[in-house]
Amino acid sequence: MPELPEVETIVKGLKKVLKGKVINSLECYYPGTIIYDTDIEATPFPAKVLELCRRGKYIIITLETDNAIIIHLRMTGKLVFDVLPSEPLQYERARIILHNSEVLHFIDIRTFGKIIICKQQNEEQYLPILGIEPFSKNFNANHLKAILKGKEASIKTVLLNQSIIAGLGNIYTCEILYRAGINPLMPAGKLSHKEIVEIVQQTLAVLSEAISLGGTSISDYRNIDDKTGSFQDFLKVYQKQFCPLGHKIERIKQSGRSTFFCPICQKNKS
DNA sequence: CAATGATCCTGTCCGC
DNA sequence: TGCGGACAGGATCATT
Repeated sequence: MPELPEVETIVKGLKKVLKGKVINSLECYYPGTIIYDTDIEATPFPAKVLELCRRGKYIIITLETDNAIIIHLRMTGKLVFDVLPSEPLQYERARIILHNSEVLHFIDIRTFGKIIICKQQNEEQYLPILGIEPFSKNFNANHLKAILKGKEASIKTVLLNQSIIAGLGNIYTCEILYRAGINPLMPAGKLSHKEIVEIVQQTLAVLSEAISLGGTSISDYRNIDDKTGSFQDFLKVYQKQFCPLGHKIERIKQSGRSTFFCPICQKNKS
């Protein structure tokens, strides 16, 4: 479900309610949702929250105790901040309980999401290799050109690959390629300099707009106040019948995922 | 190596 | 109304 703008929105919200607060306990209601690092002490709580950040689609919560909590929401996970009810809610897989009966519900219909608690020094082993952050200063045309060089996979597949660029998912890759006017089937290594410049610019534009609108809520995504984002109102191709110019949108499969694109506006062919 | 497919789950939607 | 199949913001692992 959530891609970079949604995770970024969630982290912003979490900072307001978690930073400096004390976590009293974690509760797990679905086996496997919470993963404990083998180096974690028997009673890691209470522990004060030092800092929160996003890396790709991962949420990382740094605790004062040299431990960290890593959260990945996968497809349907959401975090909802509330005051403590006693019974688990529907689809609530885990819960982070704070000091003054405040609670963060981890709600996840499809149960793919995970909460990991580990030693900060072990963080790396719980995170996959993640590529460049779109908002880092290295994310520019020359650098991207070097990354894409020689790649025969389609540009859509490459943009989705978290080990190459961290944070893009199916919605935003479709939207970026539409705005850049690039056919998603185009081999990544064959793009011109101008096309790569366009991808960089449109990636930053789309992600920034989406963040400023609180993300995209197609079905499950909500921020920590359980409110929807509004970027779905500005999608141009994802799950659309027609592009803004009235052309028929085509839907194909790439790496097992649906790609939506306009064959007229995104003309450069493989 | 890179590229595909199955898999982890539950819910929704569409066609028959 | 009911049922089967396809599909869903993701990522991993096995296979080819």
